[in-house]
Amino acid sequence: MPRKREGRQRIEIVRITKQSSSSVAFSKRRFGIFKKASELCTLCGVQIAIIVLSRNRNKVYSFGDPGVETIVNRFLERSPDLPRSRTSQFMEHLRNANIQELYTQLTNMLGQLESEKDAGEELHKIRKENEEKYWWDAPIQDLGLAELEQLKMAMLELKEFAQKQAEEAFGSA
Amino acid sequence: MPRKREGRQRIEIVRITKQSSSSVAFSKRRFGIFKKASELCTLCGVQIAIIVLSRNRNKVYSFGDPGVETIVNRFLERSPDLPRSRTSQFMEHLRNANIQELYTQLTNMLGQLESEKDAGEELHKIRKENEEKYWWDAPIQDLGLAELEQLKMAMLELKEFAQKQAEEAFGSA
DNA sequence: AACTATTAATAAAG
DNA sequence: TCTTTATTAATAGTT
Repeated sequence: MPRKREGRQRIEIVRITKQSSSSVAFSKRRFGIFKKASELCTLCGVQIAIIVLSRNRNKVYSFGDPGVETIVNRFLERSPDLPRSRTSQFMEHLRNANIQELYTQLTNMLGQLESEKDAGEELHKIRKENEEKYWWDAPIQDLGLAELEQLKMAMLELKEFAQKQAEEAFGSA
Repeated sequence: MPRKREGRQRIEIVRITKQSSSSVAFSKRRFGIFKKASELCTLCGVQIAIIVLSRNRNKVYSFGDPGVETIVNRFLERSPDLPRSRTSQFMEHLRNANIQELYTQLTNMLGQLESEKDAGEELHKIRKENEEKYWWDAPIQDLGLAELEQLKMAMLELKEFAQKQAEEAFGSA
């Protein structure tokens, strides 16, 4: 009795080199995962976001119930079930503090950033004596060089963030 | 010959009301999806991020190859094949600009934020005349009230971001 | 958590 | 890319 046609074969989980086979497997399995995800949402009342970047990172496929951005935003806020992290302590600090005071303080920090950088690495030693404080409460003099560098990078992030927020608020500026 | 035990049964895709059954199904299927995702990453060389929020939104389960945040960030930057968005123009501007100049400028903007807020909504009208410029290049006087508000919010984000970056760089500060 | 009968997913071919 | 098999893989119900 001749086997009619080949059916499913076992495959090893290694990169599929042949381009056409890889594309076919990608389509089928992507669909399969999205389907499983939607079933899980319905069965258990949970929320799922899935983001898939194609091999060349030039295509994005996504699934989200109720929507990718909603879930992603919650994710980025950190898991609330973790023991209160230093980050959430910090956020609480922000919420409680007088905002005016906070950014007057920050503006001062920023103003001093460049000159402090020249002082060099030795600033690091000072930090040891201030471990009781959170570093964001410490005066700029107590910050290490790397933290100052991070602050500088953060400046760049800031403008990006502000621009994105403004676009959302206004449509296109 | 008596059937030994019940095997798998067909189920309808509707909410599982019984709490214990729902939890079991959630565990099994969550694992199944993550496994499928990791297989797809290997087989096709793609990148996948999955975020699952429990029914009460109090737990977060995630899968990410190479890492959830990496992929999420790329997702939030919008698909790069779109016609160059204002955001990416802005990022390019940042890369090309003299950093010192940029944040001197930004520091000035921040210093003027409070007083400008008092000027009120009429600032919005001015923006129309400056549509040639990107708003981040416009002097602070040309920004609308809502943009100033966004900038203020961004100040808060800045400190969070800087703190997170510093934690990553130093372990725990 | 482990077992197994059964359904569901899918590799290969048309 | 869509459909059809033949088979492997996932999992519902039970212990």
